[in-house]
Amino acid sequence: MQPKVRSDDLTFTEAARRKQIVAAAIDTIAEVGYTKASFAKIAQRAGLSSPSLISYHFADKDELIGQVVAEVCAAGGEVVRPHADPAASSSDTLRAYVEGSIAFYDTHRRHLRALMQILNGHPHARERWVNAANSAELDSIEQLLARGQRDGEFRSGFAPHAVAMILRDLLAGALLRLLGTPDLDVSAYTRELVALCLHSVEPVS
Amino acid sequence: MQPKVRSDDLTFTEAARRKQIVAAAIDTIAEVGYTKASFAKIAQRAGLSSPSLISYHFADKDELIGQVVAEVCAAGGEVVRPHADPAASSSDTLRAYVEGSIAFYDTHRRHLRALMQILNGHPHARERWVNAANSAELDSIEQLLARGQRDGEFRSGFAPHAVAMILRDLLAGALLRLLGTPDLDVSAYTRELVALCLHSVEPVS
Amino acid sequence: MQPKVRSDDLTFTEAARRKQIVAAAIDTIAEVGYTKASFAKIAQRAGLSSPSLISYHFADKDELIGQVVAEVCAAGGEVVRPHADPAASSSDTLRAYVEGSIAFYDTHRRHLRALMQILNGHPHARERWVNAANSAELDSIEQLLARGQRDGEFRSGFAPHAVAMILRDLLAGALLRLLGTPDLDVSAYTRELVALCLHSVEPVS
Amino acid sequence: MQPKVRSDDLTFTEAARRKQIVAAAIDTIAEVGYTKASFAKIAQRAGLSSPSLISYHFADKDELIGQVVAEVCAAGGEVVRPHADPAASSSDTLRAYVEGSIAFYDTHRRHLRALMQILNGHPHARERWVNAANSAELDSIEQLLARGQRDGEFRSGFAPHAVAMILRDLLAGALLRLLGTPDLDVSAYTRELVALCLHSVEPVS
DNA sequence: AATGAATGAGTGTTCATTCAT
DNA sequence: AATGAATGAACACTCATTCAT
Repeated sequence: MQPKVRSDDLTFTEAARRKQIVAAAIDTIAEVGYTKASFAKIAQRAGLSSPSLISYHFADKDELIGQVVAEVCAAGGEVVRPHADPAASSSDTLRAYVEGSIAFYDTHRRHLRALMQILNGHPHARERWVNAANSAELDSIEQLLARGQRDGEFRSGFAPHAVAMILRDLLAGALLRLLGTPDLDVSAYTRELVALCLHSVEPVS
Repeated sequence: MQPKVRSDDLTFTEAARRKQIVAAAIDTIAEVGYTKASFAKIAQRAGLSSPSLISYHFADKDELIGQVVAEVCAAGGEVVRPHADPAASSSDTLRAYVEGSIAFYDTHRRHLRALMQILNGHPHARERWVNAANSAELDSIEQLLARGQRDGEFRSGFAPHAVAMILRDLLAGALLRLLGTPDLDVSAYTRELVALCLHSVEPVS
Repeated sequence: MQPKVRSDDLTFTEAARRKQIVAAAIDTIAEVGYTKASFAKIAQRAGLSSPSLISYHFADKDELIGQVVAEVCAAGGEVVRPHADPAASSSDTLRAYVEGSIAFYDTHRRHLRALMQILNGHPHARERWVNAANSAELDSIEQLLARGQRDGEFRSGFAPHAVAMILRDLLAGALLRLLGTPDLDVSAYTRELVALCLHSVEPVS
Repeated sequence: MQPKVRSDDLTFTEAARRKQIVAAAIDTIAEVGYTKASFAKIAQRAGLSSPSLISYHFADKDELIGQVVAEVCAAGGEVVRPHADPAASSSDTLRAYVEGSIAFYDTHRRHLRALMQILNGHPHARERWVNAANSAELDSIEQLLARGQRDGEFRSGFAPHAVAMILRDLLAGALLRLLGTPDLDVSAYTRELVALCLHSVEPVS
């Protein structure tokens, strides 16, 4: 509580310190999990002289974690979501979405591992920070599928909402795989994943 | 380290106590998460007089958690794995495997929530307790897929290993969905999921 | 939170430890004040090996403080309150009440110093622990004064409620004096105080 | 210890800043108590950019608190003390002293609440800052009482010193009452209080 | 004259574990 | 077989104060 009269504009050094701490927090959480990621460990990783320096820059642990989540979401913001380009075919949009997601997961494993740890360790993380984004993403997929059905590009025998969920869950499962299998052949995995997705929605013959 | 080092000669009461404690641990972990599931809370839920009773019956927390994982795996052991009945078609086997898995997840949410919490909270849970089982399951799927391809029942254009992983991950994602969506329409979800799986492997015709 | 399944019956040793800790808390609070009376200092004074032993025996600081207040109130319970003995004259009852209060303050300075520190340092102490007792005491005085007026023993020109408050406040002031003046001539003080009280309520003649 | 050691040559701005800080300290202490009145809270209330500004203007917390006490005492300096006007009767002087004190308490509750908090929270406040003033006040009362006795205006049966103390304590108790009872009927209370004081010292007739 | 950044001791509380009984 | 008592490290967080600028 010491500093901050809350001037919503941050000093240069302040901003830098916060970034540094958030980065160290991401690494620490990714490595030891949310609940074991104490200020002491984070401070040590950041090379700070004392854990209290974190308390100095963040109101409490929740604010720090919130920043971590924000950082991760910012990184994936534009990528992880089907881009509704009317010019592109639904198939291509779907393919781009799946490929983009996996690529993002692949290049941001540390971020996403931290995010998963937070989601599992923090009692209110989901409702507070990611539920909204998830719903939006789900809607985007559903609309994409519905469009594909309307255009006759996708088979009409499935319920867009249920399949959207399944596709989303498929990506969630893929993320788990990626995080748990450091030496995964990502391009092969992606290739088959895309093929599977497309096969599963395309007309039967 | 007062109690048994060997697990062979467990007293009857000893075995009963351990089961009781493991059950309480599952409930507690499912409810509050692995890291917040202290001996105190587990003992309270089990109606024990003191947390030290847990230390008395288990060498340390890791042994208890190991037993919890074992219990959960035992519950799902026979179910969660494609049953290679040579008489059945590959499609039907696959369908049975997927449906069986989801059904098991649905009826054992508490167990699986606990398991997920442990996998996410314990630094070495995966390598120590579940990697082997996962590999075995993965192999079963892969063999099923290969058989289907050999028999011409499945399209031949995919790599059995990669697709096996993806199917496995799809189920992992489904589990996450189930745990996070208490009021999910499970039968609709299952129906679409099975359809998607079959579509994705069947010949293009 | 560690122990206690809350069996409302205390072990012998448990009860002894709690008494010991409460006693050390009283001494510590009396000496350094409520807010500076940390578990560390209390534990040190009680000769405990660690502050956490206090947390082991009391749910939190509030429970400990509550016990301290209870102990002090128990000590003064019967004393500090006018005893409505119908056989005694109102004057004698009043005299006994005032003398008894002062005597109690005198012999329990440490307890009362601790109580005052708590009342001043704890945000909710008054409403939680002593308001009820205070009101009851005030009522007793008021009734005594009213009786004295009815019997013609006291002059009729005062409002019993207001004067009851003033008498109560007079004792509060006396307590402050006693606590602030270790070498006070208590018997002289008491003598004059009683005289003053009686003079102030007796008929003008 | 960067700033002034001497208090003679205070810059104009310096003096203004100190006043501002002292005022904020009074409000803060009155509201949250001495021990919880951190530099951070005081600085925030004063609209300062940083708690360190307080350290800059005051050697340490004690110096600030000393100034707070001085400010409060200055406010009540002339009021709270019987004014030995030889022309007035002792009764009237006494009445004026009591009425004036209560009136002052009533109109300066915030100041006096802060003062009480300090006296109760600071280990050496009394001896360091107020004992002298209290003794002086006590002497004044004692002399007034003695004069009244000499003049035959007061009954001769009491010890001026002891009764002076008691009157002083009565006012202390009244202050506590005032601070603890925001909606007290002050004029009724004062009326009875004055009556009680006069009755208690006047001749029995 | 002022300030943002930093510091390290201190706060109450939780924890898995030990040990004598 | 079981238990109440105890322990000390760890936790997030607050504090008055220092210091370079």
